[in-house]
Amino acid sequence: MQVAAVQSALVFPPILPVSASTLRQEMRGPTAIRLVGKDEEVFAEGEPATHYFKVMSGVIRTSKLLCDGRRQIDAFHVPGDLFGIERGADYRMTAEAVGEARVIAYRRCALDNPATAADQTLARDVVMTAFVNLERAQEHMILLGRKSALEKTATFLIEMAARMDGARGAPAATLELPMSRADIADYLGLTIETVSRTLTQLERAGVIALSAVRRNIRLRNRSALADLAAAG
Amino acid sequence: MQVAAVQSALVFPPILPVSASTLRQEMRGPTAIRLVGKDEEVFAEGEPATHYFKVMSGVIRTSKLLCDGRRQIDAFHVPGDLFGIERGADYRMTAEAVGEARVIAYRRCALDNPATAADQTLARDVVMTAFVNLERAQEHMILLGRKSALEKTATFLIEMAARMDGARGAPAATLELPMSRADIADYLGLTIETVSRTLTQLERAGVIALSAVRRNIRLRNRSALADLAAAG
DNA sequence: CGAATACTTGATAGTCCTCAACTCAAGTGG
DNA sequence: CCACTTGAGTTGAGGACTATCAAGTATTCG
Repeated sequence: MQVAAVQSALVFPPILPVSASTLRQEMRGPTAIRLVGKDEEVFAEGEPATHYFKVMSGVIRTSKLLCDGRRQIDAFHVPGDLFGIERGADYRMTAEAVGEARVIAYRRCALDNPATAADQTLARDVVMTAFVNLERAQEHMILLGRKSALEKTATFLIEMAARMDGARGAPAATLELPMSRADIADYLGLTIETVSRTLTQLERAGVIALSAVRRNIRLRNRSALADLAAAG
Repeated sequence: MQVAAVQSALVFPPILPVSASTLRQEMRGPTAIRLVGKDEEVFAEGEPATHYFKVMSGVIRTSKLLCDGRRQIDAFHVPGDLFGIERGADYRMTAEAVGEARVIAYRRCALDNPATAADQTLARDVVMTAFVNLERAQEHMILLGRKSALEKTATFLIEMAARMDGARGAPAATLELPMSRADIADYLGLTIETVSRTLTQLERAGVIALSAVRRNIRLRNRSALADLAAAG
């Protein structure tokens, strides 16, 4: 197994430039940039939902827990994504940084009262985010309910690759996953062992190549991967 | 096994009264009431999303299919619920009537352009529906990804009972399910055999009672059922 | 360089699916 | 009104897939 060529690798996710307008908002008062360490919480399930957030760099995972500790990861949020948007009084998910991350916090009143929102565009983004999240959740339900471990894993790789391509503009040779096998497992409704075995299986089939750096995965045959993903 | 007392049974779902204002909307032109027969489509995945709908009576299921026919039911919509709301050009789900149903159709422009919407309240309902659907989808993901067949089934019964109670105001003795075992299975990510076995198991445990009319289920011990549902 | 962590691999078990037969309820036609 | 048909639901046996438990290996970080 050869080490993936570093120069052709796409970093996942890209750093979002902090624009002048974003900075202006930050300084205006209602918003603030926050640094979040690896595995650190942005907010926890059940807490009062006072703010919502935008990812500036890094990746945020939102998840729910059952009382006995079983976890389901709802989504991974990459730079540009909003998260922590709630209809009710409290957060219904926990949000944590997958690695080091920067997020920008927005006071919630901006959502409740669009007329007084500092930025009308932001209010629109909030509604748009809800719709996009709903679409993703619906797509994820069929994965969780009806796909096999192989199909889940293939779908995951395709999905992550697509997000990387979208951020950079062109297909990349190597996928640099920001999250651990445990995160992947809890996202796909599997165990870490099954994720590991399935990736090995995909490597043996020549579809992917696992590098020495375990979170780097080279996609050797995207169309084969897409076939395995069990499309709608 | 005794037959459930009919007089104490709650019909699921209740008929929503057609209010004067609703009728006025209908006659105004942009909307129209439509009768949908059992298992008949309201719209299909991939069709242009020209309208969205409100359930007046009966139950509508929205679902997605994989290419090989595996199905995942996203949600059951009861009277008062909106469905068929899309961000993009096409429906991403198929909507069918579980039994006989009546739905009211709204032209989509009302959503795209809230300023020209006949009813501003409706535009707000549309956004609210998206948020509620997102919350339900997130709750459903942990069920699909992390719960056992027993926990899934118990959760389903509790959920359906809660919706019935909400519609009538008080807890009912008997749950009259409008959907088949196949629908339940495709909603929970199980097979019909597993659903059937699990219900039998719950009956043997004295938690529920299955009547001769198979879709009527009497809840004998709601707290036991809630315990089995594996709460957050 | 060593310890801790992340990941992989193996053996085994359990849950749920598949295939098949059977029961039951409801609807049909004589 | 009843036998027949049909579809829905139940039950059983066996098997496949994934989880669990347990090492073992590799990588990362101090």
